[in-house]
Amino acid sequence: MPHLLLKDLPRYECLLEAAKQFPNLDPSACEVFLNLLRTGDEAFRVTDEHFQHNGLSQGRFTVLMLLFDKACGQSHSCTPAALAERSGVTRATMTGLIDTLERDAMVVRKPDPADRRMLSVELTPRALTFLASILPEHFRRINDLMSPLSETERRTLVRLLGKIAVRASEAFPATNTLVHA
Amino acid sequence: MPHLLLKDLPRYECLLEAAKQFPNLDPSACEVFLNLLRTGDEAFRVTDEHFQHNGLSQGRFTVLMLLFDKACGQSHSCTPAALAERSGVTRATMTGLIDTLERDAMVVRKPDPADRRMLSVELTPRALTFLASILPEHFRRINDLMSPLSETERRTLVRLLGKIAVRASEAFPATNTLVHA
DNA sequence: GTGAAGTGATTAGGGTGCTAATTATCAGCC
DNA sequence: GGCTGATAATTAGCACCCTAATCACTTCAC
Repeated sequence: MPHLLLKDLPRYECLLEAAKQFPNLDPSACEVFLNLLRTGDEAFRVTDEHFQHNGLSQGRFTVLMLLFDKACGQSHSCTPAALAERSGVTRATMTGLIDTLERDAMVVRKPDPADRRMLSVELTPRALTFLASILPEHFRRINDLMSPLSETERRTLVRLLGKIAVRASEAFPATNTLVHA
Repeated sequence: MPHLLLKDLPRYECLLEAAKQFPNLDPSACEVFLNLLRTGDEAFRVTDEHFQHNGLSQGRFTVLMLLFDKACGQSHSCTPAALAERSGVTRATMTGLIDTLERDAMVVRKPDPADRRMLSVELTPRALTFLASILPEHFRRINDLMSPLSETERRTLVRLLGKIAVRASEAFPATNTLVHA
């Protein structure tokens, strides 16, 4: 489920042409922007295809990985609210994700003995086996995708992407952040 | 509607730690991958927020821009199938997008006189006015987002992203491409 | 205690994407 | 002419994401 985008990016000459009509249009900025969205979508597609073959979605995978981290670490409990907060979706969306994961016997909801409003979500043994079976191919795909880049190029790319990400969060702060108090 | 992702990327030390458990995990490749998806999502969000304030979505915007190009260029006709092909969605999805755009008086469906299976989709005058009113802010946001990057850095970023995109299409060709004979 | 406010999870309803199946039309071959 | 297969668009049904409203429970003030 990639973001809908132009399949073929406009050529640079077309951007220059369009700039005549729109004085605000900076061709080099647009070119970076379009390439960033396109390549991000392609990277997403590479792993998402693998997920789909195994009945997963990016959302389901993210939830499983968050729970997997918990299971390997110290804390064994995770509430739907915490999962939603850490994966960047609303609680309502998390309810739906947990619904389908529970239906597929990947997670279980357990009531919190201390506070009856809360639940604890845990991975099933089936989920652990499942993750162990798909993660090697997942990492293989990422390595393959990045194989054209040298270590130096990787550092450069992370640095330049970071500049954009910082600018995005400063000039256009996310609005869906729940304000606590 | 960003791709669901970790809100906070794992630190590099965590990737190193995880690599002990999964021999296939290349920390630098994962780091680039995660930053690419995260930054791509942030960039998407910056423009999508603006769209949402004006009752648009990325998909609706892409369709309008494709039709706008047509309207400015020579050919004035565009079938749903052609729009779907060029924007990378299925025809069924395009039917839905055109449905809502037509409901909002942004486009009109016109029957093809030669082939009664086909339709031609055209922008309304209202859509042209609307696009002229939102595009300046759209480009302003893109320029602002890319303002931390020098021209040299922009060229570097486009080149590195291109390497990944090429690798993605070679090693993991898209499957939803409709094969025409 | 008891009522008010706050918090956790869910439900209701909408938008957008997908695949698969359907309907209408065209084109070719007997 | 009429059957067969291809093609255009749509519909049906599912998943996932959102916002807003709702329900259950806790906590705090009085």
